[in-house]
Amino acid sequence: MRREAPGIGRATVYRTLQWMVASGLARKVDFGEGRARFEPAERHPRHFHLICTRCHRSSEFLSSDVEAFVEEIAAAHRFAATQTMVQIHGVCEECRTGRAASPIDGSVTARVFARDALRMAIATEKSGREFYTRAAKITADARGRRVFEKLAYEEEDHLAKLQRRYRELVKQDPDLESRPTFLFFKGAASGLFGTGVQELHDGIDDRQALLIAIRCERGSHQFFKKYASRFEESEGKRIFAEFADEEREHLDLLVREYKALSTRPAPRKSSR
Amino acid sequence: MRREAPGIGRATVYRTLQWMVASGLARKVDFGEGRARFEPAERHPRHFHLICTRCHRSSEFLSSDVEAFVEEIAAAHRFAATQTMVQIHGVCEECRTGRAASPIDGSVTARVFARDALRMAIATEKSGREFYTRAAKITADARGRRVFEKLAYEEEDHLAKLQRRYRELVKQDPDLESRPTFLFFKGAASGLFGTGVQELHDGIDDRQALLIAIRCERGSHQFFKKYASRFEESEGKRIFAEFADEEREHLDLLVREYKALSTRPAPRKSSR
DNA sequence: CTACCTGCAAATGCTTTGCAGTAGG
DNA sequence: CCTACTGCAAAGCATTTGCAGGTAG
Repeated sequence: MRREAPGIGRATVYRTLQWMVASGLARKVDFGEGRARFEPAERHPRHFHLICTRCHRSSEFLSSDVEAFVEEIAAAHRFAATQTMVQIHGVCEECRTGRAASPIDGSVTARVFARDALRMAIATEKSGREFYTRAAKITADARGRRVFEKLAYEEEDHLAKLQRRYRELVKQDPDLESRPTFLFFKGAASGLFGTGVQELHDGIDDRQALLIAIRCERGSHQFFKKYASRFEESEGKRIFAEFADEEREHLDLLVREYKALSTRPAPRKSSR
Repeated sequence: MRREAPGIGRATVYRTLQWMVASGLARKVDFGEGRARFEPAERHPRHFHLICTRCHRSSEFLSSDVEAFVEEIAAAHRFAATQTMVQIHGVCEECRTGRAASPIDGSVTARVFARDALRMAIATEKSGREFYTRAAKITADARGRRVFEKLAYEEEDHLAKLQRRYRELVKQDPDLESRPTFLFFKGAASGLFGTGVQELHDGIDDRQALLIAIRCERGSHQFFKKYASRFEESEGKRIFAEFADEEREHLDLLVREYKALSTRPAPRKSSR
């Protein structure tokens, strides 16, 4: 402000910042320097910081894994958490190597977010495909097999779509793929269908496979829905929301199928 | 200070605190209230806080999972991290329910820490036992089988010792088991031998099983050694250090065995 | 004309510093 | 007598508040 409008007084700046925080436009962050910093509150409500002690700039990241841990920890201490902050203090690459990283503005952040949302969706889709392919193989009942095959095909189809979308996104920004991860989701990716795939190992019956599939799809749907709800309107948010819807459709199909299986006179262990 | 020695001035207090931080006796923590707080720097160098916004008290916890994530994130951003802080702000159980939790002093913290170190060791020991039992079953070569059986037996033996030690610890403090977790290690517990157990599923040969065992024991040894190094002298630290040593012995045995296997004329796929 | 907003200056609260006095070896 | 430490008071710093003026509808 001092540079662009020297007439503006401190008090006005502080008052405006207070108002911006109160109205949700900005967020106050404290890096322990004895003064406050403010950042735009757009996008993700919970995010974490990497803070360079040399150049005093900070970059953000988001991690469903860390969030999950924080929830676990709060639950273990019977603590009603309202806000979580994670700060990693250190020296950034630029300050260490001297060479300037590619600049980051709002549009880049939006694209990086979309990229990571797509990566997350693709990873889930892949393990979903593996799950259904495997399930189709070990299913004895013909109707159940057809359902799993259909779902495996759909996952394959969605996967191709997502990958196309990913490629188009990368085309817009050649540096996109080399930019650091913004959204970490390792645990989520392996946790949704990953555990399901493992459970398929031991020869189980169709009904159990269906139940595992339902659990996986429900988990996946809820995860993406929850994540989608946390963001402001953006490409990334849309990716999450669309993906949540697709999982929802699969879930409905599976539930219908499970009901059908329950009413049908079950063919007892037809070919195990 | 005002209560216990009213003559002491602010400046002396601040100067002493500065000196304590500089000499490593205390640690400065900032909960974003516009002033600093100080805590004893004993025990763990990296720990995280649960901060009650109602009563302004804070409790600590430690999580190898969060630490691992932080390392991953820092690596992805090519960021040289020096310090990490995790703060969960919210309302503690006591403030929500009104009922006082059992009081916490230094000796309690030490016991809770020892309890969690033992839990961690026990969990690792259990999955180690599972690993070696399974490995012994699927090993074709007689000598290799004996090695795995011996190790399975040793894990069983250590496990019994650890459990005895755990029971003795609990005897000292009846509330001990109900106290909230201080040391979170979910990922570590399933990550060390857990992945090894999974890899044993698909029929593999003895040499591979041995290599997996070596990888697991080395990971486990390094993990406990690293953790042990982070703490001040305490029961918990001793548990970590002793456990690291045991894993080290197993590791040496496995490596010797692997070398022996490599020099012997390997019996080609004896009974697969 | 009436809200509301603005800048100035002063105040607040935590923390640090300058300086003179003091205790201990 | 010298060194190191202490308390007091004052200064610094980020932030907030009181107040008098100004501006837009």
